Amino acid sequence: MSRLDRLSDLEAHLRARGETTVGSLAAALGVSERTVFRDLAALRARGLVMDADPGPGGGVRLDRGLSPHAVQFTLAEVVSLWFAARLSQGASNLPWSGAARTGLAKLLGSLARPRATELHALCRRVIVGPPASEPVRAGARAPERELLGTFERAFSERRGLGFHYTDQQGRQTLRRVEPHGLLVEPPVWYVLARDLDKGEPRMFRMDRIARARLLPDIRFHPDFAVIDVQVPDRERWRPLTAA
Amino acid sequence: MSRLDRLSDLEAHLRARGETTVGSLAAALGVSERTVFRDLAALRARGLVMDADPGPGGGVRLDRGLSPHAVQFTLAEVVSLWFAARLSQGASNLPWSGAARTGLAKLLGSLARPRATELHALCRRVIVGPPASEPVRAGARAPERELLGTFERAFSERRGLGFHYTDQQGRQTLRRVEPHGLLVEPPVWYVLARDLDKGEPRMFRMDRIARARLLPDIRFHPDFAVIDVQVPDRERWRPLTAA
DNA sequence: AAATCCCTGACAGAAAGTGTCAGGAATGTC
DNA sequence: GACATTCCTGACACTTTCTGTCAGGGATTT
Repeated sequence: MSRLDRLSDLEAHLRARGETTVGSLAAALGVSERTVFRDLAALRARGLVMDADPGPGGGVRLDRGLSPHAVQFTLAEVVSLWFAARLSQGASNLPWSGAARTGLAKLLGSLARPRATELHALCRRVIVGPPASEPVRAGARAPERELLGTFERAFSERRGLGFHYTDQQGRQTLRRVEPHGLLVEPPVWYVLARDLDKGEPRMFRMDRIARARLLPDIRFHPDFAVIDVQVPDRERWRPLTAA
Repeated sequence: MSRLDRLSDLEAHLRARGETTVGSLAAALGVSERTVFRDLAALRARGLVMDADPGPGGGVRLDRGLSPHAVQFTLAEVVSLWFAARLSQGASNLPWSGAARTGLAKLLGSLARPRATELHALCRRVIVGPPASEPVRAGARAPERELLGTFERAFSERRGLGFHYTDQQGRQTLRRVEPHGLLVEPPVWYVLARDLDKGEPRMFRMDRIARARLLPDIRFHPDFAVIDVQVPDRERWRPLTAA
């Protein structure tokens, strides 16, 4: 019997019986008491809550009801957590980064299938780069939540976007784009997109975008390839290609 | 990462993504493909049903709905997520920060009551400051996970700590401290603690600490006050006081 | 005081896990 | 048909982890 099986067996024993001593558990599982203690520690590390009373009449008891009620997260919540972990992982090497990864994986797994794939696609479209340089950073504002929600919808529904853009020279133009991803160089945000009128991939700074709205008549290919880079090279960024 | 953790991580990955190749899973988990196959076999043995298609475009896919599923986070996972959100919130203004807060609240809510308070206490002991200055940053390493685990235990069990410390002049001394909190100035970590022999509060850089272990005979007052600052002023840091 | 029970540390031998290499079978592409 | 891709298994040396034993501490009840 492998350790893995024994652990679930131990958990089953704890759930079944109200309270037992480590000695009886050891006998039931066919291992030494020391090993049972180690296994109990492993179960505790995995989140099981249990009380343990010393002395005669004491024993180990699983705290039922404190066990996992499923948590339902909204899409935005998962995105934000995912994003925070990703960002902080890039910014500094965190000690708990391994746990962050597994936690995020669980977070993704907790979502229902269609939302999970949707979210996964969205996550892979957000690229976190190094912080922006000082001159760029100056005067930049964080993107409005509303604007970001529009992009979110454009991604998940695969629809085109129209907006007013003010370029570096202050010229204002009307753009129609196919949004492919977001690039974050804190605190500056860029939209990676294909300009539908010029037919070329472009980067748009989000704080220069105004009045964004979905284009009802333009839809992308249902499953085109997705960017798969960690830290982008701004010169060599390549647009998505339809599958 | 133990095999146990990796298996649940693998399961979460399978639940999150629709279909993946063994190669990408191996990369995500940091192990060889052979090991992934072994882990997949273990999950199948535990009752998970999955389809596997050979050939280009193929992959492994979990047959959902065939196994009970509850999201259960470990303490370390919640800490890391909380911490990541906190850190990234301080570093740059995130667009989804509101959602991050509510998501974290749910995360905390998913934990059992006693663990939630324990976690809350632990979280409040970690202070995230501005990044370290260049001279300090140079040569600093991130703290080992093992060392951090020792501090985690010292906090939650309220026990004293002993370690070897190398100060700025290179002198090595043996210290006995009462750890009060952690200060993070990425990527440098400090331990805020009271030196039990000198009777004064001190800051210890974590990369200069070696051979840390719990002092079995020293325990703190069961509920002493907790630091409650966001960004510390290094000059005016005050030690915890017993309640 | 004594007994019972939970819990931890240390250590050596035992067991399991892991990567590398080799190879087989099914599927899709050119 | 040749080739690439992908799932999957076996074998073997090497490494890591696990396990039992021993020792001891602390809490609780009798």
